Amino acid sequence: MARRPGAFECGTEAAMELIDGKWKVSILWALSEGVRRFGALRRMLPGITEKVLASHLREMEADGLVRREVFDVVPPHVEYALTPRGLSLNEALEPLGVWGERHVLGQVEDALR
Amino acid sequence: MARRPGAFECGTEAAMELIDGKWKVSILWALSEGVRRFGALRRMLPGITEKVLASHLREMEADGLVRREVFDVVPPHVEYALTPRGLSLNEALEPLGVWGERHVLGQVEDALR
DNA sequence: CCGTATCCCCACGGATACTG
DNA sequence: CAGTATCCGTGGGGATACGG
Repeated sequence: MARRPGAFECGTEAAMELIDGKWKVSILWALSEGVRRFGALRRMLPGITEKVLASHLREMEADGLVRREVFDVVPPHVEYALTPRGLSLNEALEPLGVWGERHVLGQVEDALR
Repeated sequence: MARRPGAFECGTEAAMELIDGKWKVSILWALSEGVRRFGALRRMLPGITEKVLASHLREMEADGLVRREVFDVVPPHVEYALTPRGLSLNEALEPLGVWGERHVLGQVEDALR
């Protein structure tokens, strides 16, 4: 989706642009568990391609959500971690997650009223 | 965006599928102010086309977020309103909106740390 | 191990015109 | 007023191969 701003110049739209990318929320979740290396992330996200993982990480880094740390050794060693900003975004997403569990994953009786 | 489920079968991904569509959050907001007619929505969402508004509304209806009520008169009269489910989704989105206002719209000092 | 570099597909949304 | 009906362009993401 190219989620350019819709009608309202609201915070929700603005925030959603930062998680616009098929795997970004998953990456946020994966990193919320702690620092991870590229290969570890790839393994945590079955189905993602290296190209997409790399480009998503670059964008999230540019958006200040993720910090990338390179250790200059052989073989290469790179670590990814959430910034405070990324961590707080993940927390702001939690009510949505709760809603989804309750209203989508667990079928609730008032589903279609 | 085709936001099919990512790595985690989590509520966040599930919820985000329901607001996957460029204008859906805006529609949610517009309807959170009260019942609206098709033409009124179109006017509240400058830039949206009739085709997209109609298809988004139908998807949201199928997802149980919106209720459509037809009055059989001439000229046609159709009203759209949020269901309890749509209303609660909108509420679950609020923390994200607050985060966006604080961390994106209003530039915050710890933006890139 | 950690990525680029290409090529390609197709779903989504925009534009436009038309109708009960 | 409240929508269909078409056609079309775009770009994000998948597949694959290769490189430091």
